[in-house]
Amino acid sequence: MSTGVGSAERILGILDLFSEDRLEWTADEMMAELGYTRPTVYRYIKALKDAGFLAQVGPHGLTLGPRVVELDFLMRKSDALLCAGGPILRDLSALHPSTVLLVRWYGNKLLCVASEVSAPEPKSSYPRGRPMPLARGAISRAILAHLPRRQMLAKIEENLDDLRALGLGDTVEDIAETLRRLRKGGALIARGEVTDGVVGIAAPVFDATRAPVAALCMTIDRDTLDDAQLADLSGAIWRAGETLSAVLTDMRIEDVVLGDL
Amino acid sequence: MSTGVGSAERILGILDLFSEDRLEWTADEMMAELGYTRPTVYRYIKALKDAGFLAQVGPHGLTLGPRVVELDFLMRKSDALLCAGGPILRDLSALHPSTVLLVRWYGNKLLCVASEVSAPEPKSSYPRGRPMPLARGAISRAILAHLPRRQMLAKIEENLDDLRALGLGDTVEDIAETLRRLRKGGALIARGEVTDGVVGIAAPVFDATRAPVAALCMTIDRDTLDDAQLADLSGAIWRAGETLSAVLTDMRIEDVVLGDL
DNA sequence: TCCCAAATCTCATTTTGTGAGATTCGCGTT
DNA sequence: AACGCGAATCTCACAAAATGAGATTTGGGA
Repeated sequence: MSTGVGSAERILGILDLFSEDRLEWTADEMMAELGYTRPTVYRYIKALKDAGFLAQVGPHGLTLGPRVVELDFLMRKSDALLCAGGPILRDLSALHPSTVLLVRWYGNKLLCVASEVSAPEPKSSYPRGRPMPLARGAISRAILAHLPRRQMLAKIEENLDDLRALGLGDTVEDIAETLRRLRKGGALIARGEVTDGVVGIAAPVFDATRAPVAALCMTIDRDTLDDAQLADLSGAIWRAGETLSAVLTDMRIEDVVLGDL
Repeated sequence: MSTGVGSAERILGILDLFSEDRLEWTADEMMAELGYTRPTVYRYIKALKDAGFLAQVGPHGLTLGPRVVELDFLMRKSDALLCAGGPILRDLSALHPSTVLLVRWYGNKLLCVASEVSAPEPKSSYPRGRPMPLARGAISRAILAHLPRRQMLAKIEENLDDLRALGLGDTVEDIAETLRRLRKGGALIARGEVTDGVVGIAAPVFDATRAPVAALCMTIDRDTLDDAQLADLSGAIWRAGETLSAVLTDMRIEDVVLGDL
C-alpha cells in the first residue's frame, strides 16, 4: 500500500484537515493533529503556501489558498460538459419546479459540477462541488446501468451491500442483469433514495467513446408530480442527455479530425 | 531557496502543466515535458490520483480531478466574505449597468471570488477564479492604500516599476505618501488601467483586525457614466465596503467572544 | 525599546525516493 | 480463446533527500 512518495502524500494529507466545520488551522494545531514535528510541519506548510494551496489568514491562521480557486476556474472554463450543459440545465429546470443537476462520474466519486434550481423551496441542495452518494439514487443507476460489462461488474462488486439493500438482486450477476434491463427504459427513476419525498429522474451522458462520464438529474418534490408529467419529464431528460452526449461526441470529432465529413 | 520537500514540490508542480489551452495530459507527455523517468512520473501521478487532484479521462488521459472542485466548494461554502458579499454585489450591480467584482487579496495575488454582471455587453469578464493584475487598477490601489505602513512599503518595493509607470511617484516614500493621501478620498477610481474604456471604482474590505482582505469593485463603460453618477456610485461602493467589513468584524467577534456586549 | 511566542535554521542521521531493467497487466486482434 | 502490443507496475541497490533535536532568529505587541 505504501507508494514511494510518502512525504508528498503527507503534504497533500494536510489539505484533508480542512472541512466545512473547520477552515482555519494554525501550525501548532496541525502539529498536534498530525503528530509531525515542528520543522516538518513548517516545511510542509511552506510547500503548500508556495504552491498557493494554503494562504495566511490573520497572524497565525492558515486556510485554503488561491490555487484551489484557480484550478476550479480552469476546469469550469475548459470543461466541454459544463459549457454545453449550462443552457440544457436551464431549459430542463424551466419545465417543472425542480432542481436540475449535472453530475460528473469520477470512477469512485460522483460530484455535482453544475446545478439549476427552479423550485421555490428546494428540499435538497446540490451546488457545484458537493459530493453525491455513490451507490444510491437515479444518478448512480443511470451511470452503472450504462457501463461496459467489465466495469459494471467491478463497480457492483465494490458497492455490493448498498445495491443489495436497494433490492436490485442478490448476486453480482443478478444485479448486473437488473441494471442491463434498466437500459431499455430510458431515464432512470428513483423515489426518496437520496432525499425523502423527492423523485429523481436521471439520464446518462456519454463521451466520444460511448462511455458514461456524467448524468443529468432532475429532482422534484413528489407532491408536485403526477404520472403523466413524470413520463413527459423522463422523455425530456433522456433527450437532453442525448443532446449533451452528441455535443461531446461532435466536439471530440472536430478536435481530432481536420475538416468536415 | 531549496526547501527540503523537493518531491512534494515536483508533484504539486505537475498541476502547473494544466492550463486553459491544455487540460489533458498523458503520462508520456508529462515525462517528456518534465524530464522525470517513467516510474517516477507514474508514482507522482498515482499520488495525485489517490488524493483526487488528477482523474483519468479516456484510456490514457489525465485531467484535474474532483478534489479541486470539492476544495473550492469548501471555500465557497464557508467563506464569510462570499456569503455576505453575494447580496451586496447584487445590490450594487442594480445601481448601474456594470460588472461588480469581489476580489480577495492573497498577499501576492488578487483573485476574483465572486462577480455580478448587469451590463448588457460587458467589456471585461471576471468570473470566479480569474486572477487579476497585482499592481494596476482601482482594486489594487484600494488595497495598497489601506495597508499598514510596513506592509505597504514592502508591497511598493515588490511592484516598484509598475507603480512608477502609473505616475504615483518616484521613490518608495513618494508612492507611499501618494497612497496614504488616497485614503482620504473614499472609493478609489481608475480609468482604463486594466481594460480600455472602462472605469473602475473600488473600495477595500477589512477583516476584524482592520487589515484589508479584499476589495469591491464596480467596472463601468466610460461612455455610460457622467461625473454626478460617478460621485454617487463611489459613495455607494464605499458604503458597501464598510457594510461588508462590518459583517466580517461582527462575525469574528461572535466567534471569539462568548455572549453579547 | 524590550519581550515573548512563532517561525526558521543547522546539521548529523537514516529513512525514502530514485531509476534501469524486468515483469505484469489490459485490451484489441486474429 | 490465445496472441501480441503498449502501457503501467514492480524489484532492488544506491544515493539523495527528508527528518528532528535543539539553537537561533524574526516580528508584532506592550
